[in-house]
Amino acid sequence: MRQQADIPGTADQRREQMLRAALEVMAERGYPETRIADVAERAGTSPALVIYYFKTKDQLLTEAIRFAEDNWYATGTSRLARIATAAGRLEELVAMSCLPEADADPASSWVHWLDLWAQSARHPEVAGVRQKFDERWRETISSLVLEGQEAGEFGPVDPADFAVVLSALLDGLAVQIALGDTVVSPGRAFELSMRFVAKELGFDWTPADRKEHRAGR
Amino acid sequence: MRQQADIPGTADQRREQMLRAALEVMAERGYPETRIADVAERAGTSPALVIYYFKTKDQLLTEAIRFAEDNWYATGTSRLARIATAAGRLEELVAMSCLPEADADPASSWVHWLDLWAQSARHPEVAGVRQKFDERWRETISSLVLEGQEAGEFGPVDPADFAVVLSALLDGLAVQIALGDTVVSPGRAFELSMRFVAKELGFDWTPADRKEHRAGR
DNA sequence: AAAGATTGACTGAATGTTCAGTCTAGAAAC
DNA sequence: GTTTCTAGACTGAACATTCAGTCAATCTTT
Repeated sequence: MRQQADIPGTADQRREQMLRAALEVMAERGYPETRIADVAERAGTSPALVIYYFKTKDQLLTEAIRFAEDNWYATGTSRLARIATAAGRLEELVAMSCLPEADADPASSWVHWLDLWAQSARHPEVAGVRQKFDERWRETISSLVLEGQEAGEFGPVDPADFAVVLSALLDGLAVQIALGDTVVSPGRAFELSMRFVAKELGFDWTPADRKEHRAGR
Repeated sequence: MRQQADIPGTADQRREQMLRAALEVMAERGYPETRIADVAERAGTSPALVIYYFKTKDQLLTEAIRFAEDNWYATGTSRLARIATAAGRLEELVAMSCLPEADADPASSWVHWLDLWAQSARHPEVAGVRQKFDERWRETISSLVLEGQEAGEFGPVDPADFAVVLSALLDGLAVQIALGDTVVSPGRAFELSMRFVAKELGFDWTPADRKEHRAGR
């Protein structure tokens, strides 16, 4: 019978399989402690094959991070696109970074941010990924604000300033959530963020019962 | 038995020297990449001696982190104590976490936070240090708010909520500053934070020229 | 259509390096 | 003269990367 990797084995599938495996291991062990052997085992192959696909360990890990960020952002924006009001989209955006998702995608785990930041401090390659990602994120926020202002939903604030502040706030809360801070639960983080957003942009918001439809994990 | 009590403290000096060396190396290479040999070299001794003082590498690094946090917090609060108004103290607190200090203390480098967080995700020992530190920090903020409210300087807000939000905001901005984000300079971070604080607590604040008195040295 | 040639995917067994921690013994302090 | 402090040499394990091929397909040539 077919052993582990029965998949046709086309190169792209293999790569992705390895990237996912790498993300899983990274979430567990942290970026610098991730061993090629772990990734190989998780992907059901040998260390040699991992190196065969990604010339070096660093390349594997950097690519994995980029892969994760792109995925997260892509599913995020596609979800936003389905929401009618700017306020609703903003709420979804806040939820995305505060409330745990049910989909088990390891790529969306908060601890990845912590590793991403720590690695960015030393590795220019990773730093580039992060910078681009942050710019994209702030850009998303500020254009959302702009849309809301044009639609008359939001009051006048500087969209760029608001984007910097909100993204920083969400990052800071994400740290607490990622580390399981006893005081800052996801729900509380979400509510505090939304209170801030509503106050700053001048629209009404009351804690709805959105908690339930995203439990899990 | 070892008593460092009757020794003038050469042992303690050695320890501290090593802790400082460890912090320097950690800032450069990151927590998990810090080698005992590096620390020894930086401290002008041998790897064996480092192990002699700190049984293991982990112990050395954990202790170094605690040392840094305690120092940072101590010098911070002592500086706060010299300021008369609650608003002024709050401003100093914000400055502490946004504006670069001239004192060359490597312990106060922002990248340490990034490492601290990343390590906390995996190592309970480090997580404990961080949790305690964060609680202390939020406690500092919320009691500062309370003082200001009692003095009539601040409007009514929930001090605990405010502390969570402000500390998260400052953390998030610290990430950008630590990583040298092109969009979020220390000055801008400070100004945005203070605008948030003033608006939230209801007092007037205009960007003074505080930049200058924390330059050289 | 069979025999060979070519290539991409893959592997197990080295190889070589890097390090945390140990050992031994000498120097200094008391 | 015993205890504390210090360093140089060493050990053993962990680990990234290399190497020398195997295997199974597609493509060529006849």
